[in-house]
Amino acid sequence: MSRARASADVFHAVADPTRRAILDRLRGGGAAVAELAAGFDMTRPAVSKHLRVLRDARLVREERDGRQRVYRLTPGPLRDVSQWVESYRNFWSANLMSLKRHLEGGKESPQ
Amino acid sequence: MSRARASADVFHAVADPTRRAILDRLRGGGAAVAELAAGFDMTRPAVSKHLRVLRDARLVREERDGRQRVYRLTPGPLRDVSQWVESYRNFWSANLMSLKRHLEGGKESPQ
DNA sequence: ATATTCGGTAACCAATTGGTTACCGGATAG
DNA sequence: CTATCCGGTAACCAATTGGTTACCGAATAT
Repeated sequence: MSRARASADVFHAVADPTRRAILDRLRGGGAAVAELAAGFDMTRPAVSKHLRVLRDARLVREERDGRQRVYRLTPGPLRDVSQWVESYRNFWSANLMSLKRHLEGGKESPQ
Repeated sequence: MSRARASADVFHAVADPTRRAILDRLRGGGAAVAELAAGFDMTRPAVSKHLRVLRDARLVREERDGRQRVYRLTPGPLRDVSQWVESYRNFWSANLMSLKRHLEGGKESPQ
């Protein structure tokens, strides 16, 4: 494996459902760690580790406020995911057209 | 962890750079396993396992042809990724506006 | 000054990942 | 029929993941 800082990879960061849930949660505004841990029924260190992965991927920013640390969404890097996935959009349509042809009696085998 | 068939999760399938490279390769048309293995300088079983993950996520379809097995792109499930990531698009713009305000002397801290 | 609270880090653990080599079955070629 | 080729599966391995409990420092509260 390459292992050249995989944790900084936004695709890797977003692959975990818990981390996606954290991001979704943060859309509603910043949150402290304990708050997140309570909401996801996980221990604080577990959340803390997920937050580190998200921070390494720059999907989240830490804001110190006294002894609290509020995490906020910084979704910029998701643009990379968007660009990659959108480059397949043509193929979706191609596939749909293929399906259409198929239903009309053609021979292309659709997905 | 949930572990309810994680390999069928398209986010998980797409998280690995090698698997993304395989998908990208398959945009140029179907390919046999040995061909892919050669292109990525990996052994055949390694590619075979990646292909299984991609097949479980329905991102790829296997087409038997004699003793060859040609793999073809079926990118439909990427729509799920697209939908999820696009639901953050507003936040990108919000972030850009925040940056604009900042450059104009405001106080919002941009990403 | 002391006790409490927030949250990161260390140490540990079981499960998963991503790769390897070895083997095996099915299809084609001789 | 036999040899060969394609490719999946099994067995194994080291590294990574995702969680835990234990501990620690910094900030607040009493």
